[in-house]
Amino acid sequence: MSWEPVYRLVKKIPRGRVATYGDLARKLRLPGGARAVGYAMAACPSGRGIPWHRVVGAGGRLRIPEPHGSLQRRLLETEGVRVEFGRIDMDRFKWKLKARRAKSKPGKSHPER
DNA sequence: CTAGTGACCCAAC
DNA sequence: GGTTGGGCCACTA
Repeated sequence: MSWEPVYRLVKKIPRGRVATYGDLARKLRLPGGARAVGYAMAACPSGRGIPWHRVVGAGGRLRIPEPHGSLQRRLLETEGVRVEFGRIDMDRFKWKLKARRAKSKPGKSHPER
């Protein structure tokens, strides 16, 4: 499976901003959800300019284990993202997407199977 | 096919 | 604030 769409979206994350796995998954409508994004990022190929460090967990929490965790934190701070106690101020650094909440869908003409 | 794991998310205790 | 458990799906053995 090609995670190209995921990488493409990640590459679109502006400097000094971060996005969450869940949001990216919703944006891309990935069947695997946040988990798929996590897997995609884990398999993230290097040398493609993919700012993987701008992808964080829900609530702006860093879910990446060592040693990449430290690297991610350093890179984020370098770009101007404040990382404190493994957390990020989503209020100021979250990348504002047009993602709509997958909430209720009234008048659905395609019910579950 | 089943079972285990994972850079996830969320509710509940 | 922390730990558990369920859900969700992709990938590997």
